[in-house]
Amino acid sequence: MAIAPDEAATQTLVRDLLERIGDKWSVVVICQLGGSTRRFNELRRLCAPITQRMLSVTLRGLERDGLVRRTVFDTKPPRVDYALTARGLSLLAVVRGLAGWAESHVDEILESRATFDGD
Amino acid sequence: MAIAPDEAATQTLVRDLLERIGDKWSVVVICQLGGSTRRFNELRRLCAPITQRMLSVTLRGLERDGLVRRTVFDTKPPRVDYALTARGLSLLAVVRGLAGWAESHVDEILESRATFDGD
DNA sequence: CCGCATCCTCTCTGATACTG
DNA sequence: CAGTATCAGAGAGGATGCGG
Repeated sequence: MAIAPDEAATQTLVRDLLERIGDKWSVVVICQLGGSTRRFNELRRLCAPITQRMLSVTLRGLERDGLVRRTVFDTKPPRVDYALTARGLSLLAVVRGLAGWAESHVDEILESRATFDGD
Repeated sequence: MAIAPDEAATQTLVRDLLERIGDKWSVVVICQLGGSTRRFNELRRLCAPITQRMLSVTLRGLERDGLVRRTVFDTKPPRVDYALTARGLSLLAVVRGLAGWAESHVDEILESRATFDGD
């Protein structure tokens, strides 16, 4: 019978999470942030070819959800550091888990795609 | 082995996976398919309020990647069954893993969102 | 150096209507 | 029952220029 006691809740939770990290850049930023602290343009280079705008938007979203911490230094020229919070780090672990599955199955999936001809 | 042997590859793999399951309905369909075989309209009710079109599109995508198997019975009225493949089932396990993280952190994230006012 | 504002395009999604 | 075709709206994402 039921392996999953509450399928509906599972779906909703996962969909919420995917709306968080399912966008184009969140995962890339999280991975590049890793355990290190990075400055804005440094991160931008690491996440190339991300645009300035999308890095800004993505970081703000992650910060909003408490996954990234933003530290402003009131110097000249200005300096802003970004780092994963503890919560962000735990998400990074989840992302690495996803990578494991993807790595194991990417070849088969590409194979399926190539073979598929619409039935 | 290293915690992060190849960050760049990790990002790409995860992004590819998210482009597969990051759409609005794939996860819902996969969850509802679970271990069971379902017919089209049955699945449609379970995935409500999905539209006919989106269920069709989503299933076709999943089938294309070998995650769902489509079985046509040449009867009248027509009957088509859908079920997860072994690959699809392994993905379902991954999705349940995501749900675990989401469940643990959804409250804190909502809290962060409510508190966040642009720093 | 850091980042916002504007505009614009392109994809995803949903509504609706039609077919075997 | 199980789809496909067409159209239209919404929103993500990219280009560019300005400001602190």
